[in-house]
Amino acid sequence: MIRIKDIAKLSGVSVGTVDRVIHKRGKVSDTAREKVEKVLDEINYTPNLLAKTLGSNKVYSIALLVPDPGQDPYWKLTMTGLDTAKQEWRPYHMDLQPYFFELESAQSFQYAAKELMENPPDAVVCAPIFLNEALAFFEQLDQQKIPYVQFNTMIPEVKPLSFIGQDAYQSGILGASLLHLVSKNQTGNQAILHIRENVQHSVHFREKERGFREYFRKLPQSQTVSSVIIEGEDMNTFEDKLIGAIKKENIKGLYIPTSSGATLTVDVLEKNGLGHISVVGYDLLKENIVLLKSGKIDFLIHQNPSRQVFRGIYHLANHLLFKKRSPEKELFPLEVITAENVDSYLEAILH
Amino acid sequence: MIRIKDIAKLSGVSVGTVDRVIHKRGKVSDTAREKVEKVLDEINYTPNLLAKTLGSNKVYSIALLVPDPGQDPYWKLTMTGLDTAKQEWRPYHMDLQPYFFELESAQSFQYAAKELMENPPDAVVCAPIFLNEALAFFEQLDQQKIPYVQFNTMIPEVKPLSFIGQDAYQSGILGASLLHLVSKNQTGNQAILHIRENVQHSVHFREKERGFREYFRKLPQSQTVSSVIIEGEDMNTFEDKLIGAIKKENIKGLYIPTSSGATLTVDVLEKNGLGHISVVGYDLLKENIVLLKSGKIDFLIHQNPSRQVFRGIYHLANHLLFKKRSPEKELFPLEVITAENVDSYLEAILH
DNA sequence: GTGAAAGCGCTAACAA
DNA sequence: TTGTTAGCGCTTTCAC
Repeated sequence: MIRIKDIAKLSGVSVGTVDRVIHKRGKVSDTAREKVEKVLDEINYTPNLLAKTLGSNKVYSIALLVPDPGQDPYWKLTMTGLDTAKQEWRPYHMDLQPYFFELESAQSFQYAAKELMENPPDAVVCAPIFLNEALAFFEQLDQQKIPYVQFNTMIPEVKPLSFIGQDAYQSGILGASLLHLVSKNQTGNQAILHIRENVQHSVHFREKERGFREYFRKLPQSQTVSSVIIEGEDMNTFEDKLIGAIKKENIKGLYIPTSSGATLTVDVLEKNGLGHISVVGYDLLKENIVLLKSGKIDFLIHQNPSRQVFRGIYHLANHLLFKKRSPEKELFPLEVITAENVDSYLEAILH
Repeated sequence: MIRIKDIAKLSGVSVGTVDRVIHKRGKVSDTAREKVEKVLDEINYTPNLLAKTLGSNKVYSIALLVPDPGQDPYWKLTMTGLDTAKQEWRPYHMDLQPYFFELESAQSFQYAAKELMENPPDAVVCAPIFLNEALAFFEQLDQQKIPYVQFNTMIPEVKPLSFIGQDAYQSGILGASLLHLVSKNQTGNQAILHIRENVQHSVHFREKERGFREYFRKLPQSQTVSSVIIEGEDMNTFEDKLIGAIKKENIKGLYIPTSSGATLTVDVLEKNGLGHISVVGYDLLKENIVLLKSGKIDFLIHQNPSRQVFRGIYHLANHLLFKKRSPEKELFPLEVITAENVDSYLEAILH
């Protein structure tokens, strides 16, 4: 193993100078630089990262900006990722601090972002639910040269260190194919169900819908897809609207892109004797798991939110600590969950 | 952050003594020990792992004992895991060395194991394909107190630091359910296809079969499952046997638990105009991916061999370096791959 | 048994 | 612009 000391000796300068050349810091004469660079070219120097972090003796902080886990079961899952990351990075004295905002309030996003910036962290992991507010926040981070990772929702306007999430379009295609498969024997139409998505960043859901429709459009016997949109909060309205649409459009299969939508929907279906309608939902929420096991949901697609934050932290920590390069995008696999493999996912350590 | 130095000062001894107490090494007087332990009880000391590894300046070596990746596409996948692990652990000067044996020769396993032990590593990751030979090897490791992880195949007789793999029984159930789903519209029977499995550790395959049969037995209208066993090497015999069985038993769906079996099978099916038969296979082999995309295989179940070795190394490295405890078992999720999500798996970084 | 001190490879402050 | 040196927190050796 070659050390800085060795390079110094080989090039006839001191360790200080070698350090300066390697990290382009301070002033170095051209002659000295050339000597060092020559040696560097010939050998294959890899710095000892342990010594590096130990020597600089710094505590890094990474802040998380995510929806309040207490308000939504999907976002609650992200906390597992945070906890795991905390454990994993403890030896490096990495300080991980979450900041929460309300899922339905853009203002609370701003507020949380402001609080976060009161003592600026070294890096940020953020779920940019509110487009405009997120853009403003990211701009602020850019200005202060604070690196950040965006996850869950893809905002193409910014260039974070890394985006982490899934291909929403392809996710829609997958959902469509599963629904198609499972409802082959029934006659009727397919529908996509939008439940109170307006508040959340909609590109994500629009992409899912596009994929979903595309799949059925491309089928040998092209099918049309209905779209049921439920905006209000009122459960009665919800039921009326849903049942009305099902009857009117003769719907045999429902694709529900919001994690918590499936439970609401299945309740209504059961109540109205429409249990035969196929359902594809998202994510391993407790309620979804129960419904999957009892056959009331046919498939779930796993977005793995806990791993999304885990990997976000991973990339930032590697960036800060080890100057490692992160991929621009880390797209997660689109995981298909059935009654038969759901337990294997629950047992699995954050994977 | 509390340091050993602080503890020394608090308990009125030297850092050397504190070190001895913490690691139970060397001789310490009872009075000194008590003083240190008292302080240790009161504060919450977490050692700085960077300093620890840097200070001890040791290079750990982990050996891999796996089937020759050149001989089998499934095992080739494990090499990705090794490469990723190599990168990940480079800062810790972890030396990762693979040893290969032939998939069809128990003797070569012994030979490779012997070679491996010629300069004993600090830990071992092993795929115990050959039961007896593996047992002997593990015993040797136990004697020399070399920790090891077993992956892919579960041998219950030994207690490694960790077992990594999947629940084979449940995997069979999953395979059955997928086959059932996809062949619902056809009439006929289901079959499990054993291709030259005899050489590999068979518990694994037996468990898969048990799960597969169990699923169909438990169905409301219980179905029987045929079993086609092909032992020889000869492709002609293979074809005759397979086609014979399909015709005789009126088979509509085939479950093929060996990764490379699906390709052979689909070739024969196509050639004989039996493309309508449903197929569920295993793993993301190149050939399987092509067949999946073209609809000739309906589902693949992913065993994620690359991640299996990656995690094996992960546990051992943590054990050696940081004295972290590993789970006795790390069961991987049973991942369902379809034509629609296969690309998302290929793009995904080792996940 | 115990303490003092010299490393591990790097960073950063300081002196020249 | 350079070289020297004192850390970082721990391990390990050596003298007492």
